[in-house]
Order: sequence, then C-alpha cells, then structure tokens
Amino acid sequence: MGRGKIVIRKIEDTTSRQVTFSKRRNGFLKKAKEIAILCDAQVGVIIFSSTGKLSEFSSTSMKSVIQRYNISKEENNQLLNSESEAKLWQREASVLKQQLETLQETHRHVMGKELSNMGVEDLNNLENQLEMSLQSIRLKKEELLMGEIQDLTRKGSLMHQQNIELYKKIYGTRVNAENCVIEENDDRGGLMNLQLSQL
Amino acid sequence: MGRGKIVIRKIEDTTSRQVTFSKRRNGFLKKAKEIAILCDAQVGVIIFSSTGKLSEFSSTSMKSVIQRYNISKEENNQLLNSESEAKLWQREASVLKQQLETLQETHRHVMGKELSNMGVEDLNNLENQLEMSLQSIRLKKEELLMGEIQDLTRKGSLMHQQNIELYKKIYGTRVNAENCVIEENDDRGGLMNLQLSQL
DNA sequence: AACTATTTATAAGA
DNA sequence: TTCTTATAAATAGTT
Repeated sequence: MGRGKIVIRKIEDTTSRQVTFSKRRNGFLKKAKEIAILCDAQVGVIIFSSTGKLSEFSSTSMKSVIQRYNISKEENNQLLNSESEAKLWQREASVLKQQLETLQETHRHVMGKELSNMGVEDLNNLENQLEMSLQSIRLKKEELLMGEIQDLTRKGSLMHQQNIELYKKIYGTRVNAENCVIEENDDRGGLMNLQLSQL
Repeated sequence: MGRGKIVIRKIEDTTSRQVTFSKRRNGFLKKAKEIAILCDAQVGVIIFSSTGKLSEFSSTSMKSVIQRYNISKEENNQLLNSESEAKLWQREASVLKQQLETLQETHRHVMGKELSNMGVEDLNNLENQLEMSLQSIRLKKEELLMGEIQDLTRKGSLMHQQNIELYKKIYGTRVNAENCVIEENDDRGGLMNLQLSQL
C-alpha cells in the first residue's frame, strides 16, 4: 500500500527503517484502538523499536491485560505466573519464619534461657526431657568409648602379634617368641619402640 | 476501507461484530508481524475477543516482551516487577528453610535423638550444655516453688489474722483471741474449716 | 467463506 | 519530522 510493493524483510537502511517504523506504528496503534472499540475486545500492544523506545496501547490497563493473559495461559499449562508465584513464596517464607521462631524459643528454653514465662509444670516437663536426653547422650558416649576401646584393643593385639612375628624373624626359632613379651600387652608403646629399634 | 465508511464505535450486532473481529484480527496480527520484521522491533500483542477467546502475537516470546515492558516501567517508578519479587521471596524462603533445618538437627540432638554421627567431643559438649541447662531450669523451678510457698505463707497469715478478727467478733472480747489458734499456723486447712464452721 | 467496491494505510518522494 | 500522492492493502457490505 504505497507507491510500490515491498517485500517483508528487515529494512537495512536505518533512517528508512525508523521512518517506516514511525508510520506503521501509528497505523498499528490506530488499528488496535479500532478493534478494541468496534469489536469490544480487550487489547494490549507492546512495541519496542529497534532503538529501544517503548510504544504501547491497551484498551484497559496493561496490567489487567497481562494478568488476564497469564491466567489464560495458566489454565492451559500448569505454569504459575510470577505474581501468584511471588505470593506463594511469600506465604512459604512466612510459614518457615513462624516455625523458626517457635523452634528458636523452644531451643532457648532447652538451653536454660528465657525461663521467666514458664510454669512449674512446664519446667518439670523440660527437666524430665533433658534428663532423658542426657541419658541417651551418655549411653551413646559410652557406646562410642567402648567401641574405641575395643578398637584399640584389637589393634593392640594385632601389633602384638606382628611384634612376635618380627621377633621370630630376627632371632629365628632360637629364642622362644614368648620371651620378647616382657611387659605384657598393656604397653603397646613399648612394643612399638621395640619393633622399631629392632629393625 | 470497504464498501462504505464506518464510524469507530462498538458494533452492536453480535454476528457482525464477530465477523469484523475475525477479519480485523487477522489484518492486525499480520501488521504486527510486518512491523516486527520490517523495522526490527520487539512486538507483543494480546487480544481477548468479546467472547473471551485469546489471540496473541509476539516477535520474541511473550514472556520476554512482558519482562522488558516491566523493566521499562520499573525505571519510571521504583516498583518491583513480580518476577524479581518472586525470586526475592524464594531466596528468603530458602535461607529460612536452611536455618530451620540446622536448628531442627540441633534440637534433635538436644532431645537425645540422631546421635549417630556425633563424636565423643560433640557428645561431651552437648552433655555439659544440658547439665548447665538443667541447673538453670532447676534453679528457676526452685525459685518458682519458693515464691509459691512464700505466697501461700503470706495468704495463710492473712487468713489466720482474719480468723482471729472473726473469732473476736463472734465471741467478743470475752475469749482471748489467741485461744482460737489451737494448731498453730502450719495447718491453714484446719483454720479454714474452723472459720467456715463457725460462720 | 468469497467477492469487490471502497476506504485506509503507507512507500516513495519532496 | 511532516506533507503529498500514487498505489498497495485491508476490509465493509454483499452474495
């Protein structure tokens, strides 16, 4: 629709492109207005020129058009629009904050702080709980220590055995292996030294 | 541009309106495409017909157009777009969740649970902490109980005094007030009964 | 969904 | 940018 027919491809000449943009944008926005009025449609148009300048038209507020668009899309695929997503995370944060604060208060009580607004009954419960906890903890500690002792004992025996073997290798069968064990197996350090000094 | 000139106002006839909408929408979307290509513009078009049907065109993704639009608007007024707001709250929730989980683990340890991955050193610290907590709690409990005893004692004395006064009123000055106190002030229940039975 | 007379948009030029 | 104008494109009313 002009002096000559044109093909629809990017206009390379910058000036020409900007002139065409300006003309067509006006026509385009006019048509947007017309269709909105004539056909009672809700229309939103956003145009960024190649120079980055924003032009827009919306029959109702752009926000409401975009919101309706998002809702429309949301129905098709289960994607959330960022607005309701924001609300969702806000709620999530609020719930977490509440939980954290509750737990923090409980924790302070357990640490023996801020006991002012607790009754005797509460204090008794807390005391009993902590005593049970202590019992568990001591049991666990004992278990660990016992394990460690067992482990050390096992390693000690092993080393002791090794010592005997080494002793045998050095002194052959002439010496009774048992003779090297002077201090019995409650001094593994001594055995170790013996082992090292003999090699 | 048709057989006759028209005025731009809502077409009241529904069929006619829908036909016109359909024709103009096609032309409109075509023009949107053309300006995007010819002028290298970023274009977003959203149209809801009067029957609620969505038509759209966007040169890049609609999301990116709307985002750019929001950023563009954001520069004018300092409002956050809901997308970055969502990210903000998401980060907040993530931080809170982390804190909560850490505290929950600590709390479980304090409750004597899940001690498996703790060392002897950790268990010792925990034990000491809990013993200190217990000390605080017992102190507080004692304090409360002592307070309660004091309170009861005070109330008891008051009641005792009242009893004496009441006794005096009934028997006048004939009887020495002190005689009514048979069981001394370590049995206020008795005094109370005395008071009630005498009235 | 076609047709077509007419209006409208706009390309090129000034 | 804006105006002009020849012409392409869109479309109102009709079939």
